[in-house]
Amino acid sequence: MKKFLETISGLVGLPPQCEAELLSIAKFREVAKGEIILKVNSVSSSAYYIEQGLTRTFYYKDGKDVTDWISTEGEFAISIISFLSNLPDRRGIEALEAGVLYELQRTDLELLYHKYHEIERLGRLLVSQGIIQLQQRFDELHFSTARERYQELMAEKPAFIQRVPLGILASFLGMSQETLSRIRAQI
Amino acid sequence: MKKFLETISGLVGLPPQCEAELLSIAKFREVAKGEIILKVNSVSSSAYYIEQGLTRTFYYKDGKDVTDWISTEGEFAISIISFLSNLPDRRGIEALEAGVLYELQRTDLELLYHKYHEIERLGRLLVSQGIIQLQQRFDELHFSTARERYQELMAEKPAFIQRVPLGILASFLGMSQETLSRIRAQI
DNA sequence: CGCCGAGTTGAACTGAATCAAGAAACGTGG
DNA sequence: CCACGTTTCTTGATTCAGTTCAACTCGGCG
Repeated sequence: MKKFLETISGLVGLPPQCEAELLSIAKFREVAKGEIILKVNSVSSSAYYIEQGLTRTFYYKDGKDVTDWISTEGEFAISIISFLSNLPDRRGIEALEAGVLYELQRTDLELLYHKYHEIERLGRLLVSQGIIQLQQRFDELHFSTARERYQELMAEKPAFIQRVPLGILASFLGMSQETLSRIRAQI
Repeated sequence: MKKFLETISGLVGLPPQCEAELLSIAKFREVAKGEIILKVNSVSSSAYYIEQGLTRTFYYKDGKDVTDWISTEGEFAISIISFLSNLPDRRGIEALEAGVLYELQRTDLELLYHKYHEIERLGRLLVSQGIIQLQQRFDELHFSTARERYQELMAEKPAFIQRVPLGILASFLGMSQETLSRIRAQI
């Protein structure tokens, strides 16, 4: 729970009662390597804060497994569209490593949004942070070559290169596994 | 101001006093075709609601003009990263048609976020809506062919095809102008 | 009338995907 | 702790979608 508190208090200072209520809705959850945290094509009713571990958001496009996002300690694993719109989405979430999560259910969170202005603000700031990250990833994927994308990742998230299997990393970077293998060989 | 009110009240009901204050910070602004609303590489201190008209967010990548986003009536024109983080960004905003905007300054908005819980909620919901749209655009650009992307646009935003110059549309769709011209010829 | 920006068309080129085989690493049970 | 099968990664050959470069057409408009 340590990291979770740090992440929150980095964004907004919460009065003790309010913080306590927020913590009380965060459900501790341990996951095994390979465990499916959210099933593909379902409605996601929770966001998952990663205290320890590594997850990927993925879906199937024409039968092929596509990795959409990778999250690690201090970040959220979330199926954005489904969680925010309460509709099913093709994205699922899988644990790439054994780990520890805190699950925040949308319904619980929404009660707190209404009850506490500060939590509403926290929500706004978290989504704002999310949109900035997504915009940055969008920029990279859109207008860089395969090699540039890999080098960018090396600079920004070197841990991923060690911890994420090649095929998944390649899909996350928007290239085939073979291409990533060749790029890696040249560097 | 009609559309602006509709957009807001579609997301959250505001008490009269609160709504009045929000409207009071929205600055009316007319723009000419080709007018630069936000300069490239500057800090964006405002979001622009488009009451009437068409805008693009763009930047220069290796000397080439890249169109990042296109917004029209009922939507916001915004340099997301700069507006939310208060830092300079390469993105600028240009009016593609003469139009009418409402400018919302970050500083004004932040005062209202603090003063009214409802406006904080409105902010959260607007960013949530934005992140969903960005995620959807991301999906399309990432894992579809050039033709699929064009067809998707025809289905989602047919007006763009009429109103946006070919070169800008091509860049928005992540392809060269020549490719878009050829795709268009085949359909 | 002739220039200029916007769009089209053609031909050559290229980055990356796909298809196909192996090599290495991994873990599970004997 | 080794052997075997499975998954992960590498390497090579071929193909293809889309880019680039270049020339040409079309429709205003000063």
